[in-house]
Amino acid sequence: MDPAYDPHKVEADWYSRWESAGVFRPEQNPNGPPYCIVIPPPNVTGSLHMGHALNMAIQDALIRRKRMQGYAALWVPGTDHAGIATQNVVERQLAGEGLTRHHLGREAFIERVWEWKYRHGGRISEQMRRLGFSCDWSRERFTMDEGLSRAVRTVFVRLYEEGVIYRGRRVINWCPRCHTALSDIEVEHEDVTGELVYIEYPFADGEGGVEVATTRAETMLGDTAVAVHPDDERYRGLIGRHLRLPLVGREIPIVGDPVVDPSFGTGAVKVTPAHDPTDFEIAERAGLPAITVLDEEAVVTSAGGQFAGMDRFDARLAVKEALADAGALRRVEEHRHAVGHCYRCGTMVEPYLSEQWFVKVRPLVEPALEAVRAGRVRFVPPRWEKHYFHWMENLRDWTISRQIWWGHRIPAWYCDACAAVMVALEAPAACACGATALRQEEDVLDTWFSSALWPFSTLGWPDDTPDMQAFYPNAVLVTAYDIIYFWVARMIKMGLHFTSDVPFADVAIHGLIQAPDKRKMSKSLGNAIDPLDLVAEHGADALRLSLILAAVPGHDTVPFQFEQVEAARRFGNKLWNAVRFGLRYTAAAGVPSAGGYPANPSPEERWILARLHEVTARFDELFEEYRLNDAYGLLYNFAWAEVCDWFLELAKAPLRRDDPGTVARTLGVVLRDLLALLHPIMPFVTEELWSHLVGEGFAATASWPAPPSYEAPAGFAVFQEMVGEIRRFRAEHGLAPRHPLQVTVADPEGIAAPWWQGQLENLAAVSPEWGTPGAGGEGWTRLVVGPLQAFVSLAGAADAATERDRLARAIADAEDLLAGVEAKLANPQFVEKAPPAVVEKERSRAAEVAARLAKLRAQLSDLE
RNA sequence: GGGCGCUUAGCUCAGGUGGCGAGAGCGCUUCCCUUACAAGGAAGAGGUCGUAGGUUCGAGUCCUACAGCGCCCA
Repeated sequence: MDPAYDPHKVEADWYSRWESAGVFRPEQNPNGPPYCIVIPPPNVTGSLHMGHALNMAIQDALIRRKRMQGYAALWVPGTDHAGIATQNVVERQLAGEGLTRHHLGREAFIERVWEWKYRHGGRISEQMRRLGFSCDWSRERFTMDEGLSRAVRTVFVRLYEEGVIYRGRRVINWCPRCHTALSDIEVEHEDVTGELVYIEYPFADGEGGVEVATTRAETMLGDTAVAVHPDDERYRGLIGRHLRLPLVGREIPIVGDPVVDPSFGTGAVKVTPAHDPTDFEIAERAGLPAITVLDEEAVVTSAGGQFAGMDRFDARLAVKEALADAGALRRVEEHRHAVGHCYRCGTMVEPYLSEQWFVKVRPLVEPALEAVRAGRVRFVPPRWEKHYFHWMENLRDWTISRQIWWGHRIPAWYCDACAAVMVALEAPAACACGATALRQEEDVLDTWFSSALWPFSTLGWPDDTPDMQAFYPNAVLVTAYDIIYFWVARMIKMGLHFTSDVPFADVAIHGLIQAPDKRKMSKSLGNAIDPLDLVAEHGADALRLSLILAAVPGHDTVPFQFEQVEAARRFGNKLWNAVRFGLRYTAAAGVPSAGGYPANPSPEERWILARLHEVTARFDELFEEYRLNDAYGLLYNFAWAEVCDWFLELAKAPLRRDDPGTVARTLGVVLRDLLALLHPIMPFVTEELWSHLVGEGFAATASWPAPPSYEAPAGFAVFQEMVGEIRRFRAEHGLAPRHPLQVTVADPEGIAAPWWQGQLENLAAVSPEWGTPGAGGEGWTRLVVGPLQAFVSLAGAADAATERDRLARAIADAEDLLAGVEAKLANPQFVEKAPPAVVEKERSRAAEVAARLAKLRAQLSDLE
């Protein structure tokens, strides 16, 4: 083995070996209970970012551990077709050739997108392999696959037949750049400083008028009314009168409607039914017409008169100017408000009246709420349930049609002869009226419509496949909180509706990666870090471990620091060298792949074996609660601070002896179990080390460690403290670490055991005599370790003045501590009300500190 | 406007159900190239736990208010 850990060498070929051995397939454990995770499908246009790396590192840890525990563990990988994003990518490519999709026509364009998908769509899968994620690639899925498309059509047809899907003319969110409708959650709101424009609308019949306020002046061209609150004293008398719309000249009524907020602006609002969802509703109630004044490019239509042909922003300026000229512009105020932008391209969204397909959410919501309330779906951490409830309870119908080409084309056909609409799995041959000239709906479905089915469509639904039977419901969905609405909620709704079961039992929520500059990491902010760069520098294992350690469940952000990845790589090096050391002794001992714990371990071995048992048990508890950061933090510290810093050093003395006993075996099983426990998060290096240490099978398929319990030797902590005291004594006197010291240890309570002698020589470089040194304190000082005292000869070691300073500091520390503890014990309330165990602890601590203090004081006076 | 999260060592952060003599990584100081590892070891310095109240025998931990930062929704 190389003397240093090189992640590149280690990570070079394990993946293909695992894959070709079929390790990632659930068939690996054919008789194990099923455990399934489906990946939240990444966007096919995307490449792996830090968020994916974290999200998938969690999933891989869960899957690998379950696999080692004997489950038929299945992690289904795949991507979604990302309708708008992918179409945008290919359209940009076409634009480079001076073409638009319309030059190609629908069929050729879709051909082109598929071509793009075959050429570039596999990138993220390759990156996932590089990171070591153990998905079953034989079950990889894509939302546009034939099977998944059939699932989409099946769901659409059934919901249509149930009246849950309907077609309607509504004001929806429109992206003028992507030329498509968007659902409410695809609009990102951003606070901007805009302006509130006050306009005077004169009465059609006489003096005066009504002042209205708007942030979008250009929409006044499409006003068909002014609305006021029916109880508003200022305007109540005006309802029913008419106003003359400036610039346009149209006569419009004043109507009363309770949605109007009397405290906003002037309390009178202009009503533009074609360009505002609330206004559209007012118009429906009042029977007002809707006039479209902005087209799908957000350009003023001919209905806008003199402004026709102007872009919406130019029109805004021009309208204001014209209003000012006409004397109708009263004033302009600065105004902060939230403006919606397209989540795919950032363009300002325009409310737009159009014919769209919708999912009526009400019928789906109640069962989905109930499933969470009843605990059939459990959020971890639970506080996210509140978000889920809040969102679900305030849902508006979901706009599912998109005016793009790449996606699942809506399975609806129109008959030109009789205007019938047919919704079916396959194209109907003819209309009921006999006509055969049928047109399929041009629109496609929201990509998220297909990802809502992902937990079961990937397993073969609507067919009752063996995978459906075995792996549905899934065990858990792992996702960042920002996607609860996009995925989790819709998956639960669709899962319950179509499979009569929840799609997964747990929803494990993690945070979003925060860049070192403390902002959200994103490409557009320019602070994104490519995880593959980090892998190139420090290895996938280091990246994975560092992300897991940084991700605290329940926190919104996962703070990323380069130093963490470096530290994780150094941890890999530590493990590497621990195993390298162990191999010098354990190879002959032959560590089995499981079991093999020694029956008669030495005291030092019993200590580490006891710790191994405790740590493993605690690790499993934490892991089961999805507290992976705490679980792996525990292992990290155990491996470094206990196994390496203490046990490896303790092992050296016996290993040098002629009869080392079972220490090599203990070292072997401890290292082996450590490798197994760490494998789910550091698969490569642990697999490599396993091959050296165990030499048979894979760590990836090893059985999960269940080390037996041992009783640690009494007084081990006192021994450690003794070692520490002696080392500290040398450091404080400026002596070299192995500077010879003459030591006599008094052990009135008989805590020390025979094994101490050799280990004190080994770790503290002293060979103490046992007993009390000659009468008087002349030439000696002492270290107080619990009830033990180590008398150290000052001759040739330290000068009395330095030692007096050292003792004075130790005395001062002990005095402070004792004062605090005694103050507590002097309080009768404390003694009476605190749990007896706590009081007892304080009492023994007081006794211990007082005893130490007495000895230290005696020592100081001896020296004076 | 409503909701959520955060504020702990120089930096980045841990600290489930209150008992802490407050931890980690990085950085810093001193000593050590001791045949696993200098990507290391040993020893150490460094904190009135955002502010003000409250509950409690006891608050970093629970409650209230406030301040600052961030996010979500309207």
